[in-house]
Amino acid sequence: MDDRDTRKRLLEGATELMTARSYQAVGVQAICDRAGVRKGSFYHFFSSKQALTLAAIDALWQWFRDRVLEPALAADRPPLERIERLFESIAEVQAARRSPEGGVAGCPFGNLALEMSTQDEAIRARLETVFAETEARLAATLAEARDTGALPGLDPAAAARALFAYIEGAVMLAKIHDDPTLIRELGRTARFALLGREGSPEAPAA
Amino acid sequence: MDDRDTRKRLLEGATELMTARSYQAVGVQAICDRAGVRKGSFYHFFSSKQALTLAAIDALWQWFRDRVLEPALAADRPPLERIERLFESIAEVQAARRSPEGGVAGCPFGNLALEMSTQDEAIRARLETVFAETEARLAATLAEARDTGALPGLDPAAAARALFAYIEGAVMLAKIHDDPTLIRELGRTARFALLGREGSPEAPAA
DNA sequence: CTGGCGGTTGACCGGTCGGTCTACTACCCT
DNA sequence: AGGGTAGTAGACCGACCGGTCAACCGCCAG
Repeated sequence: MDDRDTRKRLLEGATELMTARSYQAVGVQAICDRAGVRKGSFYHFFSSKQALTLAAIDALWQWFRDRVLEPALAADRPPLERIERLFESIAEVQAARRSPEGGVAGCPFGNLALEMSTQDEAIRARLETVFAETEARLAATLAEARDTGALPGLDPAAAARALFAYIEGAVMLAKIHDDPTLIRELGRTARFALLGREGSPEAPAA
Repeated sequence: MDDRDTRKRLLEGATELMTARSYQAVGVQAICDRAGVRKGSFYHFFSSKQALTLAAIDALWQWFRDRVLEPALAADRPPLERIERLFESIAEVQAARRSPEGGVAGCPFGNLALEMSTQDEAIRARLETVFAETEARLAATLAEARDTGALPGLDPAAAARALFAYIEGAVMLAKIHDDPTLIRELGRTARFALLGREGSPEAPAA
């Protein structure tokens, strides 16, 4: 049927399932079914559900970094436009992943973080490093914005943390309102927020 | 032992347990144990775990509105200071609720939203109205800020949505880094973000 | 031809899940 | 005094949970 190796099928299926539902809502059996594999094989490759999850986090982070984060922040435009492009890319991913049942899935890392970080220290710690790396990447772009004069006097690390919080919040709102376009709209508002009054949303004519 | 009525004990215990762990990690049995009650009583008051959860959302929202949101946004200070005070209040609540095992619990509504909104439409819808009411309250304060000249030309609804996303993101970061003080720090950065360059974090002397 | 071994199978484990049911108690209304 | 009813108790349900295990298969190296 599907001749990617079993390990990869397990990893990808688990990622899809957990993103669409949640960690605890997806059983080992369901992951095996999706991969067309018996439970014994699961435990041949992974010592536990937690171990598979840690591996899935690593694989997904690699994908996100290489296929979403880096392309959006690529240096072919001014720094602040790259950040706006990142919101657009995330909105596209969320719109594409949207399923008839369940709607907008949200950020897999954020979902897992809120669900599991008080219950599973290993998962929490892994997600913390993913978040830190993302923040660092954002900080680099913001530093460039400062150095090219777009955001004079900015502390890139503090601003990156704030921007990252804002992005996760935006994806959360998209999930709860089941509307991926919110992310793009909030990206435009961020332009205002980060940049000061430029690009500020106009008050409706009244 | 505890002569508040059973229904209230069930509600409050469930809220505490679910906030500290997660919806799916807390069983009906655990909720009954915490309330010192047998399962039969649980199902006398609530038709299902979902029904109890909906009631708990309502009760918690009422508490949060009356004891955190309204006091923080009370009109005894200029609008923008009230918003900074809101970050501080939330940071305090998170610090107080922090438990040895598990650490910062995060926003109960946000936690539940990310965990359950693709799996339980009734819960999603209830949380959506809570989020909308919170946004509306923020919008009122931001409108006042605009009208008093602190944020001229602002669209309060759009800005409130952005601010709300930012707050939820800040609480998420506090949870994943297990550090409630992050919320206060991000509140100060928000001052910068919302207000333009004023209060902007200084670049470290270099 | 014969081991060894990566990979797979499917039955099986104790425990917990959300939820049901019947019986019983305690109190209020008449 | 009698009857209804709100509340409680506790045994019970089938389904599923994460995880284990012994047996087996086919391939490749010796």
